[in-house]
Amino acid sequence: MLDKTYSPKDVEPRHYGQWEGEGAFAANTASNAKPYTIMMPPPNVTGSLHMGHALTFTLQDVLIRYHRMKGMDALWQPGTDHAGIATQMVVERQLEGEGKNRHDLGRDDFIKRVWEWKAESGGTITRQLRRLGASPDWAKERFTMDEGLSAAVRKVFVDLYKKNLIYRDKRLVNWDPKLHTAISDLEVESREIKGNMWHFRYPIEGMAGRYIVVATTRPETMLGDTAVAVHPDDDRYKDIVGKNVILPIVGRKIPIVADEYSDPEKGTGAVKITPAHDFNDFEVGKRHGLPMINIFDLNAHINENAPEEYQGLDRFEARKRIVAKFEELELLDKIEPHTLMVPYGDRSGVVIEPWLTDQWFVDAATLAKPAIEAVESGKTKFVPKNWENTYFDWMRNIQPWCISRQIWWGHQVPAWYGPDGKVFVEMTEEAAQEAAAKHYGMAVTLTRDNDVLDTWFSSALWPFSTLGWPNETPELKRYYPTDVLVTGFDIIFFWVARMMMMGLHFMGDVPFHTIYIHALVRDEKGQKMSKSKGNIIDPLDLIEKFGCDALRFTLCALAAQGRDIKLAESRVEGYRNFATKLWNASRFTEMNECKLVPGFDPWRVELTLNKWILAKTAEAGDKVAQALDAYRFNDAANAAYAFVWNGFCDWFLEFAKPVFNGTDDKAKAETRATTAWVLDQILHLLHPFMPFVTEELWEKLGENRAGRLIGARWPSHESALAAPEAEAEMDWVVRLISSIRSVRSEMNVPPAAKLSLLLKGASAATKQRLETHLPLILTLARLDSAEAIDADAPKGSVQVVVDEATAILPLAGHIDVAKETARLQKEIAKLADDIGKTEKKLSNPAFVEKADPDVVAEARERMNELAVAKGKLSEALERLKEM
RNA sequence: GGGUGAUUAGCUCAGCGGUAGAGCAUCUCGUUUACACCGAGAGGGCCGGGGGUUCGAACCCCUCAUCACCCA
Repeated sequence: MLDKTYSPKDVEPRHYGQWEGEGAFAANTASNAKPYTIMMPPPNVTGSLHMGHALTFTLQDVLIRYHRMKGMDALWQPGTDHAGIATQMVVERQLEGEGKNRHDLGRDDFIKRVWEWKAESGGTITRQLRRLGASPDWAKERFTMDEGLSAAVRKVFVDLYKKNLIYRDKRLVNWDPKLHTAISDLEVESREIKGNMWHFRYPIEGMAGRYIVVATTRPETMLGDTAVAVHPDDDRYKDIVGKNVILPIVGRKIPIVADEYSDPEKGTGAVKITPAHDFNDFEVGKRHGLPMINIFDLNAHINENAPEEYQGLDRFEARKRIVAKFEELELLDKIEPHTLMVPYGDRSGVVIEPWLTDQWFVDAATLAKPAIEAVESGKTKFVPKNWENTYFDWMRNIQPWCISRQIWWGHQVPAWYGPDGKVFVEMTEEAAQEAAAKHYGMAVTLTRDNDVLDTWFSSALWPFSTLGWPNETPELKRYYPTDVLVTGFDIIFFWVARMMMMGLHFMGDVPFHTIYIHALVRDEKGQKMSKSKGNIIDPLDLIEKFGCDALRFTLCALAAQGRDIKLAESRVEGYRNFATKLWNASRFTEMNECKLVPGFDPWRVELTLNKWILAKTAEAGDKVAQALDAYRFNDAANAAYAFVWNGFCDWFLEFAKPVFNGTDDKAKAETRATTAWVLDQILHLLHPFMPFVTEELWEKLGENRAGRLIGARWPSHESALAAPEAEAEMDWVVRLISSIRSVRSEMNVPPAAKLSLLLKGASAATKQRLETHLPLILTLARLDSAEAIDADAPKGSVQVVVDEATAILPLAGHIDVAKETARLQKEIAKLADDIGKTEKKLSNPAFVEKADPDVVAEARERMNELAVAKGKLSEALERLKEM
């Protein structure tokens, strides 16, 4: 016997342990089944489960469980990434606690410390994934710093280098002055800051008293100015283009150049050009062959290229001094408040400095071409489709990808330098030595490049490196390309685009056919969850409180395409109630001895009631499957919810009660068997969403089952169980009962009062239905009798129209004439309104002529039905007046 | 400044050419032995404004407004 209440806390860990122990999550490379593969976006090894994870991994798990149940060889490939900067920061903080820094340890010992940290604390996120019920093939778990994946990284680097798709260059990069490393454009976050626009007067050489006014948001960079630019068509400055200005403070002579970058509408129309410290100025500088003067060191302090009195100053201190100096020199024209976007490092939180350094770059533009084509041609599809635009926009304007980082934790660049600086890029040091020996004609000492690669460089290889590439493993052959990538839009650039590029280049095929982009989870007010706002909802708290199934079901039910998810705890509570409902319904079937009958054949069922619920079950299964096939998780969850709660519990089980309590043993047996079978189907349908409660019920309700629900087959009956006649019949019963209940409630008839029903004007078929389902109708409508009559309604009765018939409830004594009159008048008015609308439509010749004939016929039919109903209600009203 | 999306019941959202829907919340009733984490019933909407296309628009097109996000 099932316990009175369902307790997720006891059940969930037990089933998870059993599934994992039995290998229920494992793919089977040797099987004949069609493979179905999802690459899990590897969470950071430093990470812990947040709501975004909970959503993405729930959706992936639903897909994997569903396809596994469909008999496919499902591989959900798990793993974590080494999160270069984040992880290094964690370990450095640890060292800081010991009063040390990484330089005290040295590179090798520091790396050792990171591995130690990983062994101890790196498993948090994967443990939490288990708590969420995720079912990836844990035996295949990978880490981006694993030996195999590292070899893949080296091979990719070497291959791309040798094809000139990776190169070393001196360019402006986003420099993080706190972390002392370059970071990629994507790791820079623009924040709107209220600052100033400073207008400086630069004196023009040889034109005493004449100045050109330039506006800047960053006064300190003037120390590195190498030109002033004006628009070529700007008449104000035509006469001075080609002349020089004398850069104040510095005293350098710099030219006034004409360049379209300068916007005549903005500010004074003249801009200072600092090619070494601004991306736009860098381009201008290149066009005009300007010198690039770097004025910052790696801390963004002023360096030796600036006048001595400013050297060593922090950039913000330098700004103050420079502005003060301009004022002193009477060259400060004005200061205007100005709102601007300032780049911040997303890890360090400090202002990022465009800085000129030597870095490694990937020629992303070349690699992007096939990746763009693959989406254009539909080889890879985005769901929802509109994300393709985001992808195209970025890919078509893609910049060289800076992949080197000046940190220690990560894949060290496989490049070695000879004594003269000549670079040798090879898989191993030995190979580099060999190449160097060949080049120099003798053995030389090589120095390895200190930089490591961007973490995303290794994650870009994830779809094939995890499968064993560059080795030609059976897994690689079988599971690549994968089926679907499930991820948030925030990493389309970081990760999706780069996997597309690398996959196409190294595997010659797209890494996945479908990219499902889901929404962001926000709080109930629609705000992004963040630590600083303190509005974070911890998924583990919700699991603790309501059970994992409830959280999973909530996330699915809210995961509508193209819309963010606003999560309120009350929703989770509601779906916890749903799990409880399922549990209680199961208890009810158990108490009524509804046992699965071996060999039960749903096609042979005789009772209308049973035919009806079987047809509804098949319909619900199809709806759920179709919705999942279209990545419409909310539709799938809602279809299952509505069927189970409204269809099965509210109606079918209520209908079954009179049968179970009745005396017809044959009907009882068939209904019990049907009930058990339908509930079993329900457990299948809900399993991808609510794996725990369904597995528990499957175990408790079945006897001697082979296997477990996780490995059971997804039901597929399609139209085989369709029973339109049974559905029409039962739908009528539902309508009749609902009408009676409604009228009872409106007339304030006490629930305990049993009434007699008279059905006037019923067709032969309806009379038959009434007789067939009499016990149900009596019980659920709380009647003590019901019969068809031909005579008029007795005085003092309430009447309600159900299809062609009028249901009459003699209520003398109970009835409030005024109230009943009002009710009928309201009904009639509503019908009259509908009739008016339909009539108008039908009397329009253009409608009858041009509209689809089916639509016209439908309107006519509706018109008749409305008119009949109105007639009956008017009659009822007349009779009421006679009283 | 460019782009994308949103605007439908008090709230959160489905619906995306042919009779306006769900969940939650609200109100009324209920000790019917599965379930009060429940049951029955009810109320509640110029589908953001304005134009247009169409026999017909919440839905398609244009425009305006407001909000959100992404990219400069």
